[in-house]
Amino acid sequence: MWAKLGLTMQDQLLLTVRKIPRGKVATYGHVAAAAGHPGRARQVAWALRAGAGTGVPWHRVVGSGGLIKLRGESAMEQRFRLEMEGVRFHGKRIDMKTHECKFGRARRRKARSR
DNA sequence: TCCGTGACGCGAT
DNA sequence: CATCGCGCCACGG
Repeated sequence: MWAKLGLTMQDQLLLTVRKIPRGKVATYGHVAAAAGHPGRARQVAWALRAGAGTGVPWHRVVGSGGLIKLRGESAMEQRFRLEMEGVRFHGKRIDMKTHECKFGRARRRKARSR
């Protein structure tokens, strides 16, 4: 259906990321699943890079377990931004128990056409 | 078209 | 907790 709307998977993923409310975070895997692409966590990361600078709340996407998967300064910026929104860290990981964003039931894709 | 490269995830070691 | 291997996939060379 998204595809029918002329949206690429990248747009679908980015759109899902935009839904993450302030003070909440979602994992790459969950974003992919919520967008209807279970198992495409990698593409989420790719989409995020591609959509950088387009106003996407990229900092709200973290790795499973609430771990920041960026490196170097980007990682610090992400952590800083999250803390700014009130996200609490337990050492190196985020308290997913209270900050993980729950998406509505992901719509299923009929098939991974190719 | 084949191949290496990742902001990934998960189970096994 | 740190690594490795494997599955997954869009992209660029």
